[in-house]
This record gives sequence, structure tokens and C-alpha cells, in this order.
Amino acid sequence: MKSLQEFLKLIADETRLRILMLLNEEALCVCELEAILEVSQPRVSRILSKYRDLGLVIDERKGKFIYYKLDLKDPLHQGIVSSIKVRRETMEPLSKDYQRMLTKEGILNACQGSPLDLE
Amino acid sequence: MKSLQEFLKLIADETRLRILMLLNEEALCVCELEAILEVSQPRVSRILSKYRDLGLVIDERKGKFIYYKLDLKDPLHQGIVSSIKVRRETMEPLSKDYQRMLTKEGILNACQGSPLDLE
DNA sequence: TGTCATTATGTACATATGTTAATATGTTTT
DNA sequence: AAAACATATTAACATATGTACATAATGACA
Repeated sequence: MKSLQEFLKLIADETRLRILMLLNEEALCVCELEAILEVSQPRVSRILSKYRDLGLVIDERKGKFIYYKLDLKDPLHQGIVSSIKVRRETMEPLSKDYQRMLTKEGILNACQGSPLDLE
Repeated sequence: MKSLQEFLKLIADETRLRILMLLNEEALCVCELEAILEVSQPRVSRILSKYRDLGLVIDERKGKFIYYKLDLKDPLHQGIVSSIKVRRETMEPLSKDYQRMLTKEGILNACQGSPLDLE
């Protein structure tokens, strides 16, 4: 129950939810998130650290970059996230974010090392 | 999107979520909620007014009592609520609350007019 | 080892939020 | 109309939260 409260509190914020929805699709590093969302680096980093504290996220280093991806162990959390995902197309920052992530628009220049080339 | 933020923020609190889950089952008045949840009357009233402000709740007067019930028009809100409902039995205040509501334990004496007799 | 890019954190500030007690409003009933 | 009860609101307080800026820590790689 406490875990549900914390989870809801975290995603009850636009930027935090946007990050969560992206990380639910694929692993991304801080600078990629920064580029997609157009928010400051410290803010992205802080949000990721909150997710990490609650064990909702896994991080893995690849070269210079640390890739984060969602790791929802609780089926309730999963259920809530997929309820939102189903309606992503109708929810405006979320839908655009997703497109930007797919097209990698503006990302290559944002992260100097072009992390996407690593894969 | 803004509506989703507000909704999540509201239910990211134990008492507020407990009330929402109960009102999702049947219409209840303030004093019944007070008795089931064992929280103060002003607090219940305040929470209901927030739900009312967001149009999540319908109220109907019956005699002395005002009965509130949930009115989720947004399918996304519905989806989130049913994700939680599915796992209610495993979530502790929620499960007991539901039982108390069904058995009407302690309620008849709490509301002096015995509102339940009206039905 | 030194430098550079990435990521993390500290601090200070403003703003928001929850809580309680007291009080007001409105309704029924006699 | 008055009493009794249900519900709503106000005010004051403490606590929490978000934000931005500056700076620090970490790791990669030449």
C-alpha cells in the first residue's frame, strides 16, 4: 500500500510521468531524456534517482553513458502504467515524446558522443 | 493530461484513495465514511469537495444525508481504478474498509439517524 | 595521469499541502 | 421557530515539495 502511494505520487507529475513512459519503451540515458523532453539535466537526474530509490528502474553503464530502463516488479504498477499507455496517443506530451524517441529527433547532436551509435 | 495529473495526485494519498475505492462500490454519506475509515468529519468533507471540484463524484441528498458516489467519465481514470480494485484483497486498509462497508459494522450507531434505514 | 563529457548532489528559495479546531450553513423534526 | 444533527468552510499552523543555480563526483579514454 505504501508502495502504491509512493508510486502514484511520483507519476502524478508531468515530467516524471513522461520519463517513466519513455523508459517503459526502451533504455535511455540522461542526455537523451534531456534532449527529448527539453528539461534540464539536473532535473532529469534527480527524477531518475527517485525512481532508483524506489527500485523502479535499472541502470546499466555503456561507455560514457548510463542507460536507464523501467523495471516494474509490482503487477499493480504495471497495470497502472499500461492503463496510461493504452491511451498515450490521446495525451499530448506523451505522444510527441514517443515519436521523438522513435525518430531520435535532435538526440544525436544533444549527446556529444552520439550514444545511439554504440548499439 | 492535466486531468490525469490531478487525478493521480488526489489518489496518491491513503485516505483519499480509501474513500475513492469505497465510493466506487456504492453511494455513501459523510458520516458513514467517517465511521468506516475512522477519520474526522472535516477531513472526509474536504476530500469529497476536492473530488466534487474535479467532477469525479455525484452527490444526492436523501433526507438529512448527502450521498456521494463515484462518477468516472474518463476511461483512463476507470482503468486506473480497476487496476487497483483487482488487487484490493492484498492491500490492507482497502480490504478491511470494503468488509466494513458490506457488514455496515459500527455505522448504524455512528450516524444518529441510521441513514441506512432509509433505503 | 589529465581532460572532458556525463551524471549526481547541495543549497536556498518560493510555493504548496496537510491538519486541527472552531465555526458556519443547511436540513429535518418536533 | 427552535433544537439537533449533517455537512461545509475558514484560519492558522507546521511540514513538505518543486525549482534553479552552482558545484561536485564519476568514469572514459587519449
